[in-house]
Amino acid sequence: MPENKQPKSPQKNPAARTKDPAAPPRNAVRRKGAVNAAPRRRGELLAVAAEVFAAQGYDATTVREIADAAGLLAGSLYYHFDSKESMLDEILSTFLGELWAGYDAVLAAGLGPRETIEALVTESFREIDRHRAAVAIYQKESRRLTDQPRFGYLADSQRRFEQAWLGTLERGVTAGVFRADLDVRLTYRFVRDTVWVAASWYRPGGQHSPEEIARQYLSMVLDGIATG
Amino acid sequence: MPENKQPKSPQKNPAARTKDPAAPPRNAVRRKGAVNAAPRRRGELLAVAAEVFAAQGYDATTVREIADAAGLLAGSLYYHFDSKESMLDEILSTFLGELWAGYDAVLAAGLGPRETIEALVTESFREIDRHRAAVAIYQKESRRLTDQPRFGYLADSQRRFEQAWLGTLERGVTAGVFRADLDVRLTYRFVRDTVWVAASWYRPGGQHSPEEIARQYLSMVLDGIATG
Amino acid sequence: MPENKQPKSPQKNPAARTKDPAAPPRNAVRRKGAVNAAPRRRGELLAVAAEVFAAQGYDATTVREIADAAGLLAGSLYYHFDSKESMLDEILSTFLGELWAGYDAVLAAGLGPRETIEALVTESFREIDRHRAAVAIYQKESRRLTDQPRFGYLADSQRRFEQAWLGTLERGVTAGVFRADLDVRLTYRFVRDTVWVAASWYRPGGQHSPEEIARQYLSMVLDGIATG
Amino acid sequence: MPENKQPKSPQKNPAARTKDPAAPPRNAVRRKGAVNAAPRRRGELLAVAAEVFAAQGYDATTVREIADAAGLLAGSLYYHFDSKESMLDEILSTFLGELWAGYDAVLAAGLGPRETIEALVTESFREIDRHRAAVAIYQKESRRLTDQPRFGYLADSQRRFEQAWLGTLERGVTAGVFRADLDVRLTYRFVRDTVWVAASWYRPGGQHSPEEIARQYLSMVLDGIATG
DNA sequence: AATGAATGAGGATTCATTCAT
DNA sequence: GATGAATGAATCCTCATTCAT
Repeated sequence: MPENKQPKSPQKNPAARTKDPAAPPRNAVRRKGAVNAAPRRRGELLAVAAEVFAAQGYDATTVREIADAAGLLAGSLYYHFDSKESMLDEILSTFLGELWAGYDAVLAAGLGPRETIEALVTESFREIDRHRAAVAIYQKESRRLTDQPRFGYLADSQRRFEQAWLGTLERGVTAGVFRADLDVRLTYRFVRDTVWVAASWYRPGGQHSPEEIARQYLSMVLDGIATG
Repeated sequence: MPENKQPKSPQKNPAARTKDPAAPPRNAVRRKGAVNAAPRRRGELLAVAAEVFAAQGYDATTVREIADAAGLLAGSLYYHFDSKESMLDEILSTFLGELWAGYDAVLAAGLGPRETIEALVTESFREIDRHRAAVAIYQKESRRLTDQPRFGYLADSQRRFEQAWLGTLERGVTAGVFRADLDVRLTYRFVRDTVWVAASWYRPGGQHSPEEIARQYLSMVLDGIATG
Repeated sequence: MPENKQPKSPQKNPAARTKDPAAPPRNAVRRKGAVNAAPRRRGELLAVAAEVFAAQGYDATTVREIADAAGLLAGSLYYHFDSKESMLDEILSTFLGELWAGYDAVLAAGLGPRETIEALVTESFREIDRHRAAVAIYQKESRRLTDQPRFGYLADSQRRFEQAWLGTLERGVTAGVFRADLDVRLTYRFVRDTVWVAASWYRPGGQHSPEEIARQYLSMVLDGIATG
Repeated sequence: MPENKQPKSPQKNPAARTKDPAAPPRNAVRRKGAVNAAPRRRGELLAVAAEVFAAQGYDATTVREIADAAGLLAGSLYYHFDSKESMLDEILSTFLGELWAGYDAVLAAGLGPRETIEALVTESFREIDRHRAAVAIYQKESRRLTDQPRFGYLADSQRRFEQAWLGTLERGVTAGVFRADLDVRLTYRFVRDTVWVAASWYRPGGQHSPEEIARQYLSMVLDGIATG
């Protein structure tokens, strides 16, 4: 997942193209007002699909499994979506859209490096809480999808993500807030991964709230697990 | 990946059933003496298969892609292996076998909690260095495979893995070496994930040696990234 | 397309069953008074359908394409028609009905062989002018449809068509108006095809009127393209 | 179908790209030496497919019908061909390749206009004799395919075809061999269509040889069917 | 050891059709 | 008259697997 430093710009969000409420949906031509008329059903189906994709992996999931889980026939899904891939697309782009809304707010707040990291981590766990399935899918499928033109926004997002985190870490090192003896790039990777991998075991509504997890995680990453 | 505390036991290695040199290979019926005749080719093919599986995911990989990468026709692979699944099986069990050989040595050494963690992490990065593809596959496919009887050893391994890491962390807390205010289970998950996710970006022969990466990682996890 | 020699007979018109204004439409059960209520809309929709069928072929045309072209949704077509096939049926039978009305008039006029041929050709080009799409569809789909019971009238029509043309040619040979050294059957085929294939390139409202084309065509067929 | 006036040139034949024996077949990547190893089977299957396409139309033909007719399972066809469409492609391009070989020979012979027309017509009926199915398919599907990039060579071929025929007719008019009072373009269309539509009723091995049919046809077209 | 050809069980997708509103 | 949503059968195609050579 990417990051960005620059403040709000019109086309700032790589996924915005897709989630822009004003833009017509991908398959608007085929089913003109379908989305306007019943965005609800669409959303329900996407939630179901996301759950199944997250559990089994995109390729290992058959359209029929999604349909079964949603309570209709496989062919009926094609009334709502162009293809299995377009479901994946919409799941990911919707998630990234919301993620960047949150990130951009944090990055625009003008916080210090440590506070920025804390805010980003907290925001991340909140996103995991809201979009667990999408995050898990992102984790698993991202690498392979990045090459496909259709999913170009994944690469964009990754670039911005790196800018946001790496940049903040570097600022922190310069400011003497973070240790200078660590390889920043390596640190970035560790931090990034730890945050997002949580999606693979996190269960919303469980013992820990996202904020609680974020606090524990930050405590560990910032101060270490060793005593003294 | 699992853990274990108890020293070598007869059935210690969950993957032993598969890698035990004395046991006949799964597909002995079809390829009578094939394994004896050319274990080399077999290994080469498995390496190729692992690479492709890691790059594309098991389900998204076709037998023909493996064959293409290995320079023979799809059907010819079946002279060497029973099935696509048995290639996956052999890749994972071989990896786990070697992993546990290393882990068991560490766990049997009678080190203190902190030193044990350090040794486990270092050993882990060494495994990633040697079995990058297998580790990546394990990361991606593990969850789904665990349910299948054939891959029952994955669950076993996971159990032992948890015992090893969680137990060591708890021992450390008790001994006052690790902070008591952290949720041990959460800490375990963070540590576990970060280590293994590294397989997704690690490139053998790159800038950092496994030991170097382990050192940086341990420094971060043990002492935190913040100054003071 | 067929022909007939005999004058008006009760069941003369093969397509009459369908177009007979007194007979209830095929799908009377479903759309009780629909036909009475809005025969206009029905005709418009059929014209649209014919155009699309002609352009893409019956099988290659989806009901949705027709609906799109007509400005309503696919399902809505079923308020007007029983099925895609019944649209095809109605298009073809309507066309054949009108065609035979014209042909029968010519054949009943008691003209000489050459004049009969001239009149039939002219009438044919007039039909092409009025029913271009239907003729094109007939050309493309006729052969395959002939076998189906529902389209039995196509075979009837073909039979009568052959009688009309072949008979006239034979009368002409006997009368010394047409050359005796030509294979009449072969000639019939050539003449028949040339006339109707014109539907594939003819564009109503273009440079040539149907009568003009008929004249040119007759000049060529009767006198040849060579000089002297 | 097109024509050309210019003598043999390297890239003269629009379909050459496809039939060039030196060029690798479309799906060479997938099944390397398949074509070299067994061009026979491939040819047999194409012949079967052509027959079914001709009888039912491309769209109305299912892959299973072809397979049934060829005595194997539907999926097995995909060992030999990439897709149903690629079968169509190969059928048409092979046919056009041979057609143009014949036409080019005629056009390069330096005959007078009347003799050229005679030779072209005769050659055409020979092609119909040899490739009846392909010609029938060409007739039915050509128009719709022309738009697709993959079948761009159909448009090329049509252009050259028009050049050859129209040009020859015009030469004949100028030379006083053909009547000047006929619309050349209209004449071209009539002649073109009649020749090729013959494929829809012609049965190889029937009463008439291609040469016999050509003679009758030429006699009719050149001198007319009327006496005196 | 490897090939070429085939199998057969799915899998994604299309599409004519239905029907409650 | 028309819509939105769904059905279910069929279609093209993929792919792991088999096997004679």
